Amino acid sequence: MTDATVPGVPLTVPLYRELERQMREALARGEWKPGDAIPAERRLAERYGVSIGTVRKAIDALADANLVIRQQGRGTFVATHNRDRMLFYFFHVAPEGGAKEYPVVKLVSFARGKADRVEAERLAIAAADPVFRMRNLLFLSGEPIIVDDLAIAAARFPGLTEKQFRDRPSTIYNLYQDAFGITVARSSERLRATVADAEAAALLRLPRGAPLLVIRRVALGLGGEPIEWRVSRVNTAHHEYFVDIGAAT
Amino acid sequence: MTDATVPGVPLTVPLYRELERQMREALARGEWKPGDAIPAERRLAERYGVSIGTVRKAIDALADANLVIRQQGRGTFVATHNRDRMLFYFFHVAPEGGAKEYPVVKLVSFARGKADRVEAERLAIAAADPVFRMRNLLFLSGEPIIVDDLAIAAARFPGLTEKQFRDRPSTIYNLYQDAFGITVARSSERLRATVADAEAAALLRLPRGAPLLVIRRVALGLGGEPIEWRVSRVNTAHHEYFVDIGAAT
DNA sequence: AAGTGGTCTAGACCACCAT
DNA sequence: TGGTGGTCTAGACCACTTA
Repeated sequence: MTDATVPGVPLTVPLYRELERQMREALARGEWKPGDAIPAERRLAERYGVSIGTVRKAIDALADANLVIRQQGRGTFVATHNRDRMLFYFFHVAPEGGAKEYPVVKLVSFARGKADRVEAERLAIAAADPVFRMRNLLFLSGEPIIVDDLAIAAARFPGLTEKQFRDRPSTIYNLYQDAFGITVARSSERLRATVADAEAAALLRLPRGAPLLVIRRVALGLGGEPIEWRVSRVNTAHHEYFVDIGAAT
Repeated sequence: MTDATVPGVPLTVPLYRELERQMREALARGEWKPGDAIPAERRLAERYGVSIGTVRKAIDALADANLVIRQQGRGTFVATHNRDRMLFYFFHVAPEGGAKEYPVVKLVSFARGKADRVEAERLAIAAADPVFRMRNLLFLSGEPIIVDDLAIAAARFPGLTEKQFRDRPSTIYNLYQDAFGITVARSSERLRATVADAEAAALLRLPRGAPLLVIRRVALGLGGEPIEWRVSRVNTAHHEYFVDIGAAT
């Protein structure tokens, strides 16, 4: 590998980037918890011995990454996994030409097991490490549209019970956050087309062999560590997966 | 509809936003052309009678939207549709678990016709207005993986010929930009699963009825006006469509 | 050495929210 | 009224590129 230097890109780390890194760590450590206000910009400037402008650039980056939310006159708050946020950032299926809609989630199965090869790799754990596996059926406008199979490392979610999952008041990511202090910060998705197997066909009330959109997703935490591995199968007969590129203001 | 005010969100338009808007217009007008350097920050500050910090915030926004590219020590340049940019921003298919790769594009057909209902709606033109239609076959690692059907309004591309399309030295978007001064700034994509019809099956060397990923894309210009309507059908047997959400730094 | 963008500062003032 | 984030300024200095 050549150690090429990209023209116009410096090598030193600016102060505001270092400050951003420290604040990310404070978030990952749980020093500032979801819903909390972080210290005022003037106080942070004092604490770190930098100017307010530098603090603002660091917070700007955190706000761009949706880790904190600024509110003029009130403060800057650590982002929480509420429904709207989930719908906006992590749920990309909508009716053909229609508006987003929050899915009704029905738990189909819940089990503890040993990680297979793929799960272990995606969750960065050892093969045969304990995992929880859940299957959910998601309804849009009353119709079953999506089958979600998800796996999480049992070690990250000590004491998780089926009841917790079934009775959760808000989204699944909200449960991770409230009950286990785990925040999903980003995700990486891969999509393919496939055909319905017998199980999926039955759940989605489709003929076997009907085309399905498959979404494989790894959800990552504040430090980039994998939290959840999810395989979604979507009936796209009347729904679409949408993605906007380069959208702005 | 209630005219709800969102807490913590002011109503006035800041100077740097207004400046950003003016600069976007200058780009859309072609006052600064792709590849050109825009005036130095200090000069822009003088011209508009604002401070450098304000100019920088405006340019920051344009750089975030990938409309300009900053290079320390050299200047700030209007973005061009080169291969790398295209690959990075507008091409989202890669081999399973592998690295991105630039597709080899083969023109299958080129024709002039009248816009059907869908084309007219997507391109924001009247039904039966003249359009150019192209079909391309895209190869990855020597295999035909994607069939692209695209439509553009003939009025926007006066004098476009099949030869131009066939002999273009770089990407299709680069042709739009160089020969017609049209820049694609963003795109909106909708994905579904379907099965191969006879035509697609033959081109992709698949059995009829094989599952295909369908991508419907509208490419938008600097002013948000629709430029191109494209339907891509992808054989995802060994390839994937990828999307990262909330990725940073 | 001259010119460019990048960082960082110090502070004034504004807009908004809670009390 | 006091505290918060948002805007805007003016300037020093640094990092990088080009000639």
